Amino acid sequence: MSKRRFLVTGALPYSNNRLHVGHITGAYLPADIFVRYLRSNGDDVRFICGSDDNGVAIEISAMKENTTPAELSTRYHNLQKEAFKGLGIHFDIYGGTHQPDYVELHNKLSQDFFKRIHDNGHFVKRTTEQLFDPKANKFLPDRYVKGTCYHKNEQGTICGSSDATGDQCEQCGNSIDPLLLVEPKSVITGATPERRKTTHWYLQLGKFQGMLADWFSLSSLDWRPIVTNFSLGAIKKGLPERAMTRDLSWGVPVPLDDPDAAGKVLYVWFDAPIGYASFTAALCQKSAGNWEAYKDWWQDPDCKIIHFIGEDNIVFHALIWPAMLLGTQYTAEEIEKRGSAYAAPKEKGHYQLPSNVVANAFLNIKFPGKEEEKISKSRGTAVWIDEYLKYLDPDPLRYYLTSNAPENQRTVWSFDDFVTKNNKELIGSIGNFVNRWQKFVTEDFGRKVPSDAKAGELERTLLARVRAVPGEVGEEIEAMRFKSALSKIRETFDECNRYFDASQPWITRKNDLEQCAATVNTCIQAVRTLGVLLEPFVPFGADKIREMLNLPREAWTWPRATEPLPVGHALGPVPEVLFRRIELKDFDVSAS
RNA sequence: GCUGGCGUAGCUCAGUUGGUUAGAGCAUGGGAUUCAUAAACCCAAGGUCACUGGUUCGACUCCAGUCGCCAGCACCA
Repeated sequence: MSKRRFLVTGALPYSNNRLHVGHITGAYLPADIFVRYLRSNGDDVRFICGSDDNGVAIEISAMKENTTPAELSTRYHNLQKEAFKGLGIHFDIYGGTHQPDYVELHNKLSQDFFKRIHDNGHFVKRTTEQLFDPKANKFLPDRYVKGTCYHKNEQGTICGSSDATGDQCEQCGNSIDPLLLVEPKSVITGATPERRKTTHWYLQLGKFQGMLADWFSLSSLDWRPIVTNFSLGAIKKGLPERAMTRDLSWGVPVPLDDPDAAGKVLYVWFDAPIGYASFTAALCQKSAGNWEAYKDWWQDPDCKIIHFIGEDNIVFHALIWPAMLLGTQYTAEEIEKRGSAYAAPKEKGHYQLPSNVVANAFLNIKFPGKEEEKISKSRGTAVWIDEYLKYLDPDPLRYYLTSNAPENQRTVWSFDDFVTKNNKELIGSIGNFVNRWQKFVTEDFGRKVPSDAKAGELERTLLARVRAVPGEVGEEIEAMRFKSALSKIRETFDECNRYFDASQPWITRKNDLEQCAATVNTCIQAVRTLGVLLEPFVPFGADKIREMLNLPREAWTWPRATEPLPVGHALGPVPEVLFRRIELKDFDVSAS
């Protein structure tokens, strides 16, 4: 089989906060599992991520912390990078849209994108009135205005809630036009905003919807329903135009000669996904001295591009980003002429659309004695990765977040459940099976793979079963069903434990050492296979298994997982425990 | 309000084109065992698959409606 090529991306984390378990289970862990599997399988893959450093929210966060956007974003960029590293999530490159080493290339690519889409006639320039904070010298996006709600209820009385923000009134539930708010105030400075005219460039998304719908019908059959339902629903409603520029100083400058473009930057969601490409370019520059080689990944019909994201990013990755990519290829007239027929570019020179956009739903959280609630940074209802890693190992978290992943619908993090899954499944089933025959192989067989001369029906049945699992698990992973993949592995460990109990080596060791040898041999063969399969999910524990089996890394691959270990092969030393027990009190649960 | 999603054992979740007695783990009760991080193994109990109606030889699975919960509703990311 020739090597397949994949470019896998993890959603760019916004660099104004630390990472919590919701981020990890939403995008990065499934992406890492997928990438580790592909690597193990021998495929050619690049794993791209980095921080999203632009946008108004970072500018305002910096203002509140009395620092600069550059300092703030770099600080969080580094914290996030450390958190990923601690969890064993290894990107080929971790860039940043405004980090010193990446910003130049990122700005260039983003501006090229914008110009091409502009020259292809997909923007409409439009002037509107927006609220402006004269003290902060800033236009105010929705959330940064508060005021009194102007909505009338059925009885004709005014809602009058003084807590309405520029996008929604919590009290009456209606959405708000910030220009109509009574007594508006800037959230940043408290100043009374004034109306000012401003000009922006609006991407005509509606023009792309036929082509996007066609693309969906061709490509999205095996995508997750939360992605396709959302996207097709939005297309059906009609895609509205969206401004792709902002009145800000922090970001990618708008690359037009137009005086109206002066002092404006690209909308953060315009340049963020381009970060995937610009970081790929940075990687190519680093590894081969040729940044333009990023096209070998992005414009190659044989390379599959796969985006892993949280559900809040679906609209950007499944609709706007593909529209942008199409906008670089076709002029507005060409799209008019082609109608809705989508065809992937067959040769290099044009961007390929993503092969899959893999989204997870949200992870809610339940603290002991409290109701289930959303993970919230501001309320402190989160489990932060850097905090977690101070006390506990990465594998239990990876295990729990995968086995309880919100693949199709929202799920709940519970501390009890985390502890139980670790102690009963990860340790009780998996760790236990790797551990429970160590005494025999050490005391009776000198830590060498013993003879399987007396292997019988039980042994053959078990190994046949075990050796079928890599194919099954691989299929599940390729279908993005990580939860199911992991549970297949765990079920196989359960079968191994049943086999061990049925074989009773602790008895045969006293009266039939040959039989005992066959049992231990079978256990070793099973662990040799299953250990490889564990690697994408719990890489730290899997590596301990590999060392215990005394196997080099090149033998630790998916295709070689079913290779038997020869009789007489010397094992490594007895491993320290693979996974440690966890008690609920190990957790500092007083998060709020 | 509009749009979409969800509602399966005490708990957390599966259920892949509608088809024989609806699954797993945990928790519970009983048994058996000792190699193992008091782990593993066997058995039992536990669900009118939110409710109502429809389509069908047959529906948890398709359709309609009702109730409940959640999300999005655009220049926030």
